[in-house]
Amino acid sequence: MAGLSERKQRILALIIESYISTGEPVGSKTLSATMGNSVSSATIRNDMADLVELGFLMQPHTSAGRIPSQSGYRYYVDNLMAKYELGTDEQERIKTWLQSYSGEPDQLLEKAGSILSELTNCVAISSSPSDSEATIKRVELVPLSSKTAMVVLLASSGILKSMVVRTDSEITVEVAEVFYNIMQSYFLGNSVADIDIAFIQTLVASLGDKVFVMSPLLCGVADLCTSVKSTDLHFNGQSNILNHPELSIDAFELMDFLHREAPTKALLSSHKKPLTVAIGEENAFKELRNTSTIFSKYSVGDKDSGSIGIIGPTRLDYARLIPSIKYLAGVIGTLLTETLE
Amino acid sequence: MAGLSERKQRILALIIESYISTGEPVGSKTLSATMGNSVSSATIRNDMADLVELGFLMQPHTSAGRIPSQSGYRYYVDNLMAKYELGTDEQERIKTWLQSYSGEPDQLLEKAGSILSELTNCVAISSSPSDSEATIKRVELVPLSSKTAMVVLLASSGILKSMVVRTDSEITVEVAEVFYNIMQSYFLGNSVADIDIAFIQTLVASLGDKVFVMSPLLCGVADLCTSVKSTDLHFNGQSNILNHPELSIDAFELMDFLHREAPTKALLSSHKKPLTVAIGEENAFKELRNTSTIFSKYSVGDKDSGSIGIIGPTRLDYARLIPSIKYLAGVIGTLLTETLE
DNA sequence: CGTTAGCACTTAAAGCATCTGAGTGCTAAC
DNA sequence: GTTAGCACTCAGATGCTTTAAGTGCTAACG
Repeated sequence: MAGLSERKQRILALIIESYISTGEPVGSKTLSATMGNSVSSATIRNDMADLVELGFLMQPHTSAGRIPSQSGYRYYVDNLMAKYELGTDEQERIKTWLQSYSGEPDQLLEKAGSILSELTNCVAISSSPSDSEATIKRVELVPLSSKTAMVVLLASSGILKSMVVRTDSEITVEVAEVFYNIMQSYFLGNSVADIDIAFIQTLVASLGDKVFVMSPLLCGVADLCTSVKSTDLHFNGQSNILNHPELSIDAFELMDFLHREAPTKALLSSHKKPLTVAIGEENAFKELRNTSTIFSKYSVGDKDSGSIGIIGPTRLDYARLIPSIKYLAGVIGTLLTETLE
Repeated sequence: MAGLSERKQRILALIIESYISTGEPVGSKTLSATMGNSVSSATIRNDMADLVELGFLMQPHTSAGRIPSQSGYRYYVDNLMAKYELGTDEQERIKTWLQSYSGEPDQLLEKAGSILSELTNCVAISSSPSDSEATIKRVELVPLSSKTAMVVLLASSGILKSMVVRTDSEITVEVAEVFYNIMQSYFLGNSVADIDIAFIQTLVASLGDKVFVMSPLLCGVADLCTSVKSTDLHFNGQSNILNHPELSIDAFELMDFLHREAPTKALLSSHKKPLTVAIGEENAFKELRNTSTIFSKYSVGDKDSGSIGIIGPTRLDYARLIPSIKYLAGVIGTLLTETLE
């Protein structure tokens, strides 16, 4: 990998940085000038030709300058790019923006996403905290009317979910008692992953005439367990897709892809490293072949919990954005952890 | 308004319908053919010229056919368009799609919006039920841990909201008792509109040393009252903006407008009639001047509660879409009312 | 009188040739 | 290994012509 001479590295970095900021192909003459004419344009042309040979640069056509290829970006991100540190002022700005957060994780992510999309001019996507290994910490039944009640579930991961349940017969004090007993014996302390419809069905079978009241309630609890495992997505700045000519060519395809949600969820939960940068074809989904994605996990407590990041053109200011996203994910993790008593 | 001869009306209707389905300007010769050559193209040309004079038609340029103007569409919607009735099969399809709804209004609207956007190829927008005249029917405090609790508020309109509240000191049984007493005396039965921060502050002042525990709890209740009054928006099929050339020209502006939410909320709640069709410039917001909007209110119980509808190009199949949206809003209202015991 | 045929006129869009300029690759000299 | 010099390439801009769709107007028709 280190087969590149000092000068070629410098040339590659300068081309990428110039192209990132202007979007225009870079020619040998211009480049020679920005390097203070320390090397002639002819020399640079030779080096450029080699870099094309190596696959780091491309030319849109013979008489245009060079633009980075996807592996060019990759080499840049891995080897050349300055490891930028966020200025303390920018850190402060992000922190204070997020500080005003009320306790609802979704609200925090919505805000973080909106900051991120404005900061990056890209589509920001985040997934709400989820934890399939969570156990059931607490279940409450809040009667609302004679035949409706709210079921509240608190998971060990701090995730709280609730829903309204309707039953066909009255929810008496006795019913509530039976409900709490069932919770105590079969639910509390168990993993949310173990509670599914099959489990509920075997359970319900032994309830005799209470079946019709209890069944909806227990199904409700099962639904909540499912939703603790699953992640919700937040999108921000979708209109930014149209800001980037590279993306707006098949903007429809891309937006459609994002809104299908299932693959997007997979995208957010699939990446293994704390921070993943996927450039162009490196993305698992073919709809993203023209994009770069940067996603960072955030942790609640000491467990990875969700992700936040961006989808943008391959022409991204990686050096600036990667630290920003990393920092943002850190703040989110801290804030969510604080809430978890 | 009836100044149009039978034939001119027919010509106008045919031009509009042809343009709606093909998007191409309509010429006199083609039109004469579709009318079975019962009138010659020259005659149609004369009538067309009159219709341009009257402002119902436009020509993109001299040598092109005619396209409907905004007032042409308006005349069509008001006078010419066949009052289409939804086929029972389509009605059934919509109903069964929505039937599988669990009891959460947001989920229902999300589903309805996705149906609508697919049905219309437009952006579907809906607002969740809200009622600023609602009164507080019930408030519950669900302790979660020593210092956190969930506050649940049920409004007379059937809207249920909840949130998690953190306090600095322990939420004891005694605290809960005080809380319920305060609810009983100052909150239950009152209008959600009356509960605001100022009210909470005067109330809190008289609480002595309980201030620090109660204040967050009461503020939570006030927040919930606010959220009962306010509406949430649901968007579906946003990528459809890019399906319509007329819209995609300033797609960015439009998407940006929609995501600003405040004006969009105003749009959804401002229309007075049960079903409103606004064509082009008829829209209150300048960002919508190139669009047509069709929105229908739905009622929960016997009160108008929220709206659902679409934003699309002015070239919309009004005859088909208006009944669909009307029907969909009806089903939503019915389903939501059923849930309200 | 309304309707129709005929024809000259208009115009956007497509096709085509030309020109321009940025940038290259190669060769030969340093 | 580096550089100057120069012929070459090609996208994009410019301007011209052609094409085809559709019009408006006039004069004739029933």
